[in-house]
Amino acid sequence: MNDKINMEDIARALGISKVSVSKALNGKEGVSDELRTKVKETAEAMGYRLNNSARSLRTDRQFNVGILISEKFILDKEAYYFTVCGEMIRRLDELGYSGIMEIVTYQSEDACALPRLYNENKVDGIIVLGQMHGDYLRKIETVDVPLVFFDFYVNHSKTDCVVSDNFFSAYQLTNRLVALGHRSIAYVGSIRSTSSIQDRFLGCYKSLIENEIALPPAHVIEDRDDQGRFIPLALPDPLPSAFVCNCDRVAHALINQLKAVGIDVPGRVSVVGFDNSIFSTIADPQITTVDNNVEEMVRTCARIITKKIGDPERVYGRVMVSGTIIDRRSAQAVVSTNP
Amino acid sequence: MNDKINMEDIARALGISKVSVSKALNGKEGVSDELRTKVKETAEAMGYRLNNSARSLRTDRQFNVGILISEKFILDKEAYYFTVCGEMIRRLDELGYSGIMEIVTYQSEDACALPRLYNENKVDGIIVLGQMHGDYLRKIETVDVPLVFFDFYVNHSKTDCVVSDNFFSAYQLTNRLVALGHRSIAYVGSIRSTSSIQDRFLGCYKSLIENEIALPPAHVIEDRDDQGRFIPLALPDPLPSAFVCNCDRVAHALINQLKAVGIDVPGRVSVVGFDNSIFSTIADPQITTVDNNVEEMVRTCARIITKKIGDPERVYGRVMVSGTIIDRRSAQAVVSTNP
DNA sequence: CTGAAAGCGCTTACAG
DNA sequence: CTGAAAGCGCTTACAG
Repeated sequence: MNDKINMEDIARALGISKVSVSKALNGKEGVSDELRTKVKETAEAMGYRLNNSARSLRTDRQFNVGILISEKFILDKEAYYFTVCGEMIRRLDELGYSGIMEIVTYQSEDACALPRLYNENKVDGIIVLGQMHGDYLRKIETVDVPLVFFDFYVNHSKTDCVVSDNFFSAYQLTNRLVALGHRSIAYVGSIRSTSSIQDRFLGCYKSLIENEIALPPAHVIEDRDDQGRFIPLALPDPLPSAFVCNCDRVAHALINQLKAVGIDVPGRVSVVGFDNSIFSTIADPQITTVDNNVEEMVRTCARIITKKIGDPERVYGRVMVSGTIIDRRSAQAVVSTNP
Repeated sequence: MNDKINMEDIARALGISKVSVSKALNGKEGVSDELRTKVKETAEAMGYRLNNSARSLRTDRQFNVGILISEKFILDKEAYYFTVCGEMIRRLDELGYSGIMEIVTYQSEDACALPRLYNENKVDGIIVLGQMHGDYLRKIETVDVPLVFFDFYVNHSKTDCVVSDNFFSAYQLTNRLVALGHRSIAYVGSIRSTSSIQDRFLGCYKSLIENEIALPPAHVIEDRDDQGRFIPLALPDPLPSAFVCNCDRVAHALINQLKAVGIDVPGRVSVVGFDNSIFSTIADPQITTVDNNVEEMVRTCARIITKKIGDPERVYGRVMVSGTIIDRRSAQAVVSTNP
């Protein structure tokens, strides 16, 4: 636009130099309060807008953060990571950054192709939302801007990440069942499938060990195949009095499966889930679950990436955010076996 | 980074000028095929990445499109516009643009404050996702970059927009109910709240008029307050035999409200919704609804904004995308009133 | 087909 | 407290 005005225009209008304008507008030292105020007012009045490209070219800072989401997470219409991404962008905004999301297509992920926003130097840092192929992650770790993984971690990788404290949450959730009198507890989830499922299992197992509760093999129940597709659940016989499910979705499916064979939940069997997702509230009974405090995770992640942009040497490691147990009706005190 | 390489470096390595490098890399004329190939190979080998800021400063084009979402649409965890935004970003990417989403806070919307991505000249064009305050929209129409409204329009405004053909879809949906024998039909939605709600109402009303079905005032039911927050629904007495809801979410709430007072859906009352959202499938019974063909709307919108960036004089007006009725179990033939 | 020069709008040393 | 000068990495118009 030819009528776009720049710092030079403001300087001319005020009879000063553009250096002073720059300092005044950016809160830098070296300009009197009086002049600063006048510059700001004039800028406002003239409708001045910062040229971010010019600043970026000079400072090598874009004030943009890239957010990567694998296409595989968004097949689903109500993709969870879109919501997370929205939250993230809002938090980044509060810290003075714009968020630029990019979908990593299957093709790019397979080819380990770096995202456009990196190839075109549009961002000062990158957040990866959700686990991706190991090869792709190894490639993305070669970027020369700060990087944070969100909601997953990679063994042996030094990249900072923000994850929910699955282990501890599962431990507490299982303790809750024990406190309710349960002594026969099964875990539902394919423990080699993802780090979350595995960590939640281990937290559950810790509680069982501490409480001297046996865990027969039949009490670890597969819920999905190699491709991550859900499979029918093999219910142990005899039934345990409680199930710890690795996610609400499976807890919901389990409740329906139990109800279908006439088993009352929570009357005869208690079921708890994870994630506080929509499945926990559409189930009947509503499911006692763990809220992962995604908001807190997002806030933490936004803070970390911006700090790292300011000081790339900073290392945060694996940052854990605690979950909160949400008590609902699907878990109750164990019923006496002697009526 | 001090080891970041630029066009000059490539030029030096090849013993040519950076002008030729620029032309070769950008597919511009004035360089032999042979040299072009060599330049591209060298750039690749040296790990060259375009400095978008430098290009932008020179060309006044960022290859970024801003996407604005009002905070009021995202209170909800499963916010629909996040999904749309994700789709939009993917389409923009195919066209060579990055999408930068920005949440417009209540505060900014009230204050009619232009978004950061515009104030800092980060984008070549702006898409507004979903209706916002009239004052805010009037303000946003003053921007000096191409602008497209998505999923709503403003009366008397000349801004291009992409909308679903709400009027016609609602008309067809209501016709469907009439064909099922319904003669007492209510509409659920605050008709002054958004243009979608209003147009869906009018389409519904057109069908009622054509079929000589009366619409008493109690048959137009408010579902949200001035702030867009949902409110309890005032059910008419006597009940109509069918409800046309302005969205699945409200249809879902209505079904639950009806069930809570012992009214069978669809046995006694039919309910239809709009949007084919998750609420239409988690409801019991699943909801007959309209799929707005959001994917097509998004594709169209991405195409329009990028075309307009290339040629700001282009005018598209109100672009309508047709919806498709999805038949499910919540709407059935009216039951005989004489048992 | 190739390249020297100018300039986009800032910010950062530096000098006064 | 204030400003003149240099330069970030590109692209464009122009000259050869």
